[in-house]
Amino acid sequence: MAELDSPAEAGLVAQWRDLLARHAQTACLLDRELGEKHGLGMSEFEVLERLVEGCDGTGHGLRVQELAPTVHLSQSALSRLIGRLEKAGLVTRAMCTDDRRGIKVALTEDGHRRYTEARPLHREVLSLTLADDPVAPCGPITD
Amino acid sequence: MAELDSPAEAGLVAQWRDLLARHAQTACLLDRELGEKHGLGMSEFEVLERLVEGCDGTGHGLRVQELAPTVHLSQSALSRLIGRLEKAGLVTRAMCTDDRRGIKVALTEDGHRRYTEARPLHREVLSLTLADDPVAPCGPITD
DNA sequence: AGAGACTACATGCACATGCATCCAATGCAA
DNA sequence: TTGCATTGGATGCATGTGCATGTAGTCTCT
Repeated sequence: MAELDSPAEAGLVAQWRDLLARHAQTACLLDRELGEKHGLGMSEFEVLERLVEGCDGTGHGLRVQELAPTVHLSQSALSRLIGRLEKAGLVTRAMCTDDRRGIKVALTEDGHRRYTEARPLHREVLSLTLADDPVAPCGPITD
Repeated sequence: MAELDSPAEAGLVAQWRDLLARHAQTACLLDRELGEKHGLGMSEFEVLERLVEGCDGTGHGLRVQELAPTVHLSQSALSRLIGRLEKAGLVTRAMCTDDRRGIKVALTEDGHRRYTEARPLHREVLSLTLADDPVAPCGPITD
């Protein structure tokens, strides 16, 4: 019949559903809050954060490839995301001197400031949605 | 300065990044595999599964609202998802007799078969990506 | 040096999603 | 019953995403 899952499979499915629920809840709230109050999407924030971590102080910037592992997006989506950040004046794109195919992405002052302003809210959302076990409200849905 | 996270915050961030990575990995592989081999997206599969669970045997069907909590999608996205499933002949949409605003969504035989065919692959992907702690390859990216 | 394979990033296109809105049906109040 | 707010679901629209492809720069081999 195979109409039913083995206990092991049932466990996996439960684990997956919990993961999905947590992810949806957190990502949705994060996107909404960061978007409304700071004009940033979730992934935009992650990229800014990576840039702050990767080249704090120095203005070196990171290659697009170095940003890729941070956000779980396709290469094309990342390219456009950086385009959006650039258009918003939060990062600059510059040609790599050592490999002229590559692009160095660097935070601007505005970018750094925007990140700093947004971070507390980001942390707050995480503490709200991840800390407690229950996975209750706030689908990306109506609510 | 607030340039650094408190230990508690750092823990949350780490937890969130791990969640993001697992989600991206699993969702990506699930979408790719189910899509290629069964013509189903991840959420399509979840809806079929909910329908199987919710009205196995009986042909009653579930209201759209009852499906909503299953997939973490907006109401409009769910409506279109059901539209796709209907167009594919996997479900039927029928007016609710007791509340004529509502729509009863019911599995067709094809839908039930398609789900049954896809389920082993679904479980296999979960066991591949969720079982082990490391979160290694397969971004939605190049790889 | 020159040809071809490969890499880094950008872009055209199709499509799924969310938001706002719309329409029909229901519930409630007067 | 009529009028109005509310609910269930569908749809127009703008946007973000992935895939396939394009373009420019680099590497390798001869």
